[in-house]
Amino acid sequence: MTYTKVKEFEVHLQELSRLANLLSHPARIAILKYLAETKTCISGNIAQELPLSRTTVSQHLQELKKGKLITGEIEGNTVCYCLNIEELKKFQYLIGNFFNDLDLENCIGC
Amino acid sequence: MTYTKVKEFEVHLQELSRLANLLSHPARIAILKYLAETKTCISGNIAQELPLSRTTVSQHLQELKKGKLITGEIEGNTVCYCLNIEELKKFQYLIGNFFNDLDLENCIGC
DNA sequence: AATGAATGTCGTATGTTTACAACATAAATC
DNA sequence: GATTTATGTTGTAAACATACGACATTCATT
Repeated sequence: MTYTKVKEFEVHLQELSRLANLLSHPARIAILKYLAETKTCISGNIAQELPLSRTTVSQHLQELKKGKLITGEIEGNTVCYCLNIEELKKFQYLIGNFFNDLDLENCIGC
Repeated sequence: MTYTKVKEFEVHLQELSRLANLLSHPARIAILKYLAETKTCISGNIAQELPLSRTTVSQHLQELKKGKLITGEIEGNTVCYCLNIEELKKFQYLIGNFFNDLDLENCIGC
C-alpha cells in the first residue's frame, strides 16, 4: 500500500501539497494562465495552444476540475471551463503562509 | 515514451512546475519547515518528526537535494542538511509572478 | 436522417513516485 | 578490534501520472 501516509500529516500540509501537485505539470500551469487571459470561458481550443493531444489536455482539465481549481460546465457541444477564483486565492494564501513560515530573509543558509 | 512533452513548454513553466512538484508531498513541506525552524543543520532526527520510516524520509531528502531546495553535506556520522535560500527565493518569485499573471482580483470567475 | 464539429470516456503502454525492509558504510565509543 | 550510532544504498511492490488512439455522445447544420 503506497501513498497511504499522506493522511497522517497535518491537514494544511495535505492541502498545500495537493494544490502544489496541481501545478506540478507545465500544461496545467499553462491552462490556468490561458483561462485567466481569455477570461471568457472558452474550452477545447486550449489544446491548440499546447504541444499535447486533445485527449491529454482533456485529462489535465479533468485533473484541475477534480482539484477544484477550475469549473467546467457543458453547454451544448461546447464546454465552459473557468477559473475557480476562491480556490486559487486559498492556494495563494497557503503558499504565502508557507514562505512566511520559512522567513527566508532571516534564515541562515549554509 | 511518457513524460517526454514537458520539455516542449516554456522554460519558466517547466521551472515552476518542477519546484511545485517538490512541494507536492506533505513530508517535503514538513521537512522544509523543520529545517527553517531548527535553523542549525540537523538531520536524521527529522524522521522522528514524521509518520514515515527513516528510509522514506531519506528518499524525500534526496528528492529535495536533487531539486536544489536543500543542501546536504556529510560531516562525520551526521549529515548537515540545510535550506538553499537562493533556490527557495527563486521559487517564491516564480509563484508570485504566476499569481500576478492570474490577477485574481480583477478576474471574472463563473 | 445524415454529416460534421466539439467533447468526453475507455483502454492501454510506459514512466515515476511512494513506502519500506534489508544490507552496507563509516565514525565514535567501549 | 568489536559494538553502537547515524546514515546512505539497493531492491522491490504497489499506486499514480503521462500520453495518446479509438470509440461514444451530443448538438447543429445540411
